[in-house]
Amino acid sequence: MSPKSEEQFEEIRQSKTKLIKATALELFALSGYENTSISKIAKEASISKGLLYNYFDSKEELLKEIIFEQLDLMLELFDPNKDGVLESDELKFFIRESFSMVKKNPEFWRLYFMLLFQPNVMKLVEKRIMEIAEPLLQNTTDYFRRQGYEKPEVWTRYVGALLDGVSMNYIADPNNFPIDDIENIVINQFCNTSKNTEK
Amino acid sequence: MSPKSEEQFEEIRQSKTKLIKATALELFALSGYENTSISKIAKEASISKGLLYNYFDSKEELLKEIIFEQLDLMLELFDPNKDGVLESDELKFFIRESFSMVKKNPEFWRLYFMLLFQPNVMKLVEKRIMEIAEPLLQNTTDYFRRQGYEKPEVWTRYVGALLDGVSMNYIADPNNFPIDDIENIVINQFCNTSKNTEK
Amino acid sequence: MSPKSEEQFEEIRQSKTKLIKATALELFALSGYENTSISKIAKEASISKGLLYNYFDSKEELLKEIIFEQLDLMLELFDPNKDGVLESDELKFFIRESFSMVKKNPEFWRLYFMLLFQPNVMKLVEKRIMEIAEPLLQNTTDYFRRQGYEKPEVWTRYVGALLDGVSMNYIADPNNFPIDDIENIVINQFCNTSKNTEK
Amino acid sequence: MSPKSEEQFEEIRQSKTKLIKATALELFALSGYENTSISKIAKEASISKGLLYNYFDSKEELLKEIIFEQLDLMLELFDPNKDGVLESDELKFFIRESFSMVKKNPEFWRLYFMLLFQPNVMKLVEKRIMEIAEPLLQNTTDYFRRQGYEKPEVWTRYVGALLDGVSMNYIADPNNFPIDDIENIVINQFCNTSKNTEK
DNA sequence: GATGAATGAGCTTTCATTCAT
DNA sequence: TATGAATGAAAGCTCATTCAT
Repeated sequence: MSPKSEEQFEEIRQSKTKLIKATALELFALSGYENTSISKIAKEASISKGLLYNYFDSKEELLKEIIFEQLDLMLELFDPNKDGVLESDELKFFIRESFSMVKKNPEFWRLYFMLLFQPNVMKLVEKRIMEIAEPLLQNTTDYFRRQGYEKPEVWTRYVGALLDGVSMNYIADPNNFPIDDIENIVINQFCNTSKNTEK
Repeated sequence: MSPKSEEQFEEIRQSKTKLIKATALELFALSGYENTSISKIAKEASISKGLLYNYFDSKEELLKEIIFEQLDLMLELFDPNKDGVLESDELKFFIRESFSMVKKNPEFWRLYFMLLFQPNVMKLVEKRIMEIAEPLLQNTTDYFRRQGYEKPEVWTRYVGALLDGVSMNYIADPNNFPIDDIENIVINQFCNTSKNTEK
Repeated sequence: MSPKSEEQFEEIRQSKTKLIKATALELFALSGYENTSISKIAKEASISKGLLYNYFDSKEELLKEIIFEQLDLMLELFDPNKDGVLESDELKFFIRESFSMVKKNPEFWRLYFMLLFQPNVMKLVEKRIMEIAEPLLQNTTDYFRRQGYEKPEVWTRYVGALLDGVSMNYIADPNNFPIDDIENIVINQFCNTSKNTEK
Repeated sequence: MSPKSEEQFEEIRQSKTKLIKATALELFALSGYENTSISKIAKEASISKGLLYNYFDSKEELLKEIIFEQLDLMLELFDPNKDGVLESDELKFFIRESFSMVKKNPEFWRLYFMLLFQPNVMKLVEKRIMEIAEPLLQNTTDYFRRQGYEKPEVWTRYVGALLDGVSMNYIADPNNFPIDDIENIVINQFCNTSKNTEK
């Protein structure tokens, strides 16, 4: 009965949604959430402001969808250790994956770190992040305990902070920061059961 | 009514300037630069908007002065290694000082990290930061070279990233993050000439 | 797919038009004309916005058609006194009909009163209303004159105002307003040739 | 210390507030609340939109203040029957005052009636209105009971509806509606203890 | 030095309407 | 007939900044 099929509409909707999210992420990452106006996003995406509001209820909702989409990808990625026991190979995998994510999608992570320090905004996504991070942190602590570390929970936070700091520095200066070298150092330091400390 | 002496005016000027900067820092750190209006700062400091503009040319100028003031304090602090050769004791001092600064003034560092990811804003202060960091980075690299590390410049960035990450995590969660334990680990790891690797 | 006959189309047209008008009336009465969007009407009627515009040229046109339809029904209803002489039974009939209309279709009358006070909107329908009301008013004045009232035209406006006020109050509070009691009082007061004044 | 005295500021504030409220009332009454934009009010009052928001938190707040101000005046006016017993002279006074109010400030009452039918808006002021009306209604019912009316509470609502209807018709057509004649009829009908029914 | 009334550009959001299919 | 993606003007509102006093 309808001359444009439901699939056609769905395709249009998907491609526009994707376009808007990509454009918004780019601009948010470039100038910050507050400094990026809806007008700018619409103009950059070559659509009208009104259309953007056909797809997203508000600017904040747009931000949330961008973040949740990425977090959900992470959730899938980090899920596999079903048994709850983290082996050194798995830790290595997670570390490599973390670096890989940042290298593949630095724009998102720039946005992520920007928001990390804006308390009001972060409240929105905090819960989802904890769902991802909590079990991983627990397993990592168990790993360090099994490896004979004293204060294993401190080492878990140490590694977390280290990964955050490396990501941050890579994002701030992707061309010069020696992320691959550092990745190897970290792997060697924490996932090497023979425990030679590299210098 | 009573004529004020030049010193009295100067005193007023200084105390008001200080008040405004302190209030602004607090609010910027709490809600972010964009979400903090001049009106709110003025109200919180119990002065008029007009007066604020007597002391600071613009909102951006106010931000810059807050940041530059803190950076200048850092510059003083990190200056002393005049000879340009960093000993392990000095590195230990710098690391301890870095942690100390964050613990003493988390509000500033929250603001700092917030801005770190807003390229346009950061351009404003980048130069000054480099003036501080550059020689220190150079000396640290030399230190690692002398200690026999391969790729000493990588290790310099590693330490920088580690300190950034630790600061970040402390700011995000000051009550639970075990910053003192981690401080000792870092010191032990990099400033201990006997080179026992702590676990 | 299957070709529809002209009658089928006509049937569809009529039922859709009716559906749209009924839905719009309900929403206009509930939230006001300005606060009811075309989107909401379309959604509530389970049709597309585009279809609505196939049937009505504009939102204003839709409003006008809703009002004119009802006014035309009134016109039919109040027409019968062809001879132009209003007897007390006929006045009684008109009064009872007036109350009946309000009780049967309070939504329409809520909308009607809402619009009554918006001059620009009312201009649109004023003429048609006058076509209905004018002869009735004239006849009522004659009726009062024959009944021996001084200033009969004043009493005509008095009765008009009374009916308006009663309708208004009923619409505002249909559950508590004693419309039937008041109806009897009014009838008794003006259509009773024996002139006992009820208390 | 401040070169413009507090009184000067206060005077400015008062006169601007008054100007804005008067302008807004005029436009609201002319075109309706929804059809009157803040821009239009500001332009008509020859001020900037921003200034309007210095004095009123929102468009809705502006509306409320206009209404509450008038309602408070009414509250004062209708308060005096402290003993709670309504004499026929007092009822006469109230009726005359009601008509007087409408004649003096038809714009406000046009706005009032407009809003009366917009449920969402009316919620805002309903409570305050009831505070005014409730005791008066109660006393009027007692009055009718003492006068020997059957169903006195019905007559109270009858009178209320009559006054509403008269006001409404006067507002809709102030030049032709014979409000003074009708006023006398109403007074004669309800406040005349000798009970001659005027025709 | 100090005040706060005043401005106006720009923000997010809504919505009647159009149009390709 | 029927769809809903798309538009753009205009709405309510915010806020850095100015200025007369």
